[in-house]
Amino acid sequence: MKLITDIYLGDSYEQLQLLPDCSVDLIFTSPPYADQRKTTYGGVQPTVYVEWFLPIAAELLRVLKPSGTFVLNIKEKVVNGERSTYVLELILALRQQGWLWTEEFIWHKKNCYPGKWPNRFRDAWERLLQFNKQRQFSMYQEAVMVPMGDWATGRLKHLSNTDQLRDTSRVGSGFGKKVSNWLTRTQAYPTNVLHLATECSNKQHSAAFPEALPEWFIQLFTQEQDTVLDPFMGSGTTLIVAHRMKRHTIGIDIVPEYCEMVRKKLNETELYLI
Amino acid sequence: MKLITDIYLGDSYEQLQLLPDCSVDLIFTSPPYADQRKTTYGGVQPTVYVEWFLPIAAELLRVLKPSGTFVLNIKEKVVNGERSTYVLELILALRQQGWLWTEEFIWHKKNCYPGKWPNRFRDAWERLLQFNKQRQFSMYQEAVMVPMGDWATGRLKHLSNTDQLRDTSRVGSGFGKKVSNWLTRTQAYPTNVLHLATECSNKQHSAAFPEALPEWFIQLFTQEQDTVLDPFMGSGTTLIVAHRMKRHTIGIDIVPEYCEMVRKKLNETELYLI
DNA sequence: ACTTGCCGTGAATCTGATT
DNA sequence: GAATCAGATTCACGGCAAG
Repeated sequence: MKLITDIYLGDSYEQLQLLPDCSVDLIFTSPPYADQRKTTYGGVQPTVYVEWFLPIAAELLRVLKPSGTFVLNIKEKVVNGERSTYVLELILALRQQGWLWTEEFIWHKKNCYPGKWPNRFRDAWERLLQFNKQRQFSMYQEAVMVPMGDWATGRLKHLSNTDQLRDTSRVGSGFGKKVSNWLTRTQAYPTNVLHLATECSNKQHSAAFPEALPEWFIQLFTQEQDTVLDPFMGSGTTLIVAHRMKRHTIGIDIVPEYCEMVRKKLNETELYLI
Repeated sequence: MKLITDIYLGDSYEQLQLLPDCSVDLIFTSPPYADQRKTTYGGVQPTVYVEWFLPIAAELLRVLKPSGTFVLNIKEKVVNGERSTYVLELILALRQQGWLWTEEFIWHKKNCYPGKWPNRFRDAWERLLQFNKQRQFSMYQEAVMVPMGDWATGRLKHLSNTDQLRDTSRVGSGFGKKVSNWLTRTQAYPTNVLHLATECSNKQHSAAFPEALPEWFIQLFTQEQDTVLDPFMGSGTTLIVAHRMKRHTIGIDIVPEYCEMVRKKLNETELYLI
């Protein structure tokens, strides 16, 4: 089956209106952070950030399927020695708008930008805010399981007396319940902290995040043939990864060069896959 | 020189009023989270949490030196499938009160509580919110950079082979990046992400956080003979560590048993030092 | 002193039953 | 009914003891 890849050139709010209701399974995006990237996006001021974002979020709410998920990668910058509060205000405002603030994942940037400041350390993490329309949403946890820790090899191979006894003797939290479930277990569920390095390879167009970041969330929240939307496409990392993972993709960006570049990259991927 | 250790039994708000203005260099505390610790602290409801905390914060603002720092360890729990928003509201309210929200550190809990749920992963991080009275505050970065190998021996260094594997394999299909040298870099230049396990086993008294947590912030924000305050002392981890590090300490708790226990522990430390 | 292996337990969260 | 409770599910670190 052919994968659809739609790239819209233009303002996010306007272009989103072209999309039908309840048609997207996952929105994964990293919007321009306040007061950053002045040259390309005109630099949204922190003071008007929420006001600027809310109409867009309303459209996102409309196009997202009831079972879908919206993941927002964002981090407030330091202004005048203080962390800006626009992200906090945005979360509260989105809830007012009808979104459920389901979870906040932490992206730990393992090789964050080096440097030293007089009263501040290097910023090594970003927020990945998860919003949903409903308390029930699609989530494919098995797709992102990780190997168990080293401890498991020893402990599970040779279950001690206590581990087996706890099944009956201990009440409450513990390891002993349903020991049989564990014997064959080699993988564990991940946590809400993601350890990923930032990509520093492609200097041409610095992506906001490494491919592994959207990849993880696409694995978690979608299946093949689902639709992934990035309303602030930029260099198109989300789209390229999603397309490679056999998801339909929709991208929006106001910069013609980005749209053209992503189209070209997707074509290359297409050829590569064949 | 003799180190002063004051322990006040009683309500935080009331006891704080006994302290003079601008007399504390560092406030490091972990207040009862909303809806937690019901048996010992009565369980403050999320809806009234900000209201409850603000008068205490006003006193903290008064007793803190202009160059001092306030570090608040907190994390919102899940209510009805959503993260509570009272922490976000608290940050905004504290700024209204005059605090500067200088930084947000992340404590990555390496051994977080196990569990599996249909639409959520395990919660593996907590917030460490840094507030200040002024944009200029005391910070001794060298203290946590240089002697890091000393205080962190065996704590941060350990990273198993499987741990390295997990970070890359969790994203599957081969384009995960191999990064295994981040720990050594972390030790050379700290970031705002702290990797620590909770100390939960084989301890007489379970503390809310590991000793390494207050230790790191005490190193960073104070010098010997400075004064450290914990208005929600609990089992006294902050005080014991601070005292061991030759800081004057002030602790407040409403539970008589805790006050008595911490006094006893501090005496033991005293003897040990001699 | 250094490694190896055993094992206790934690600011969890959801579901369904019971006051 | 709303509010509370009990039950089930689930990892991984770090302290000890032993080699």
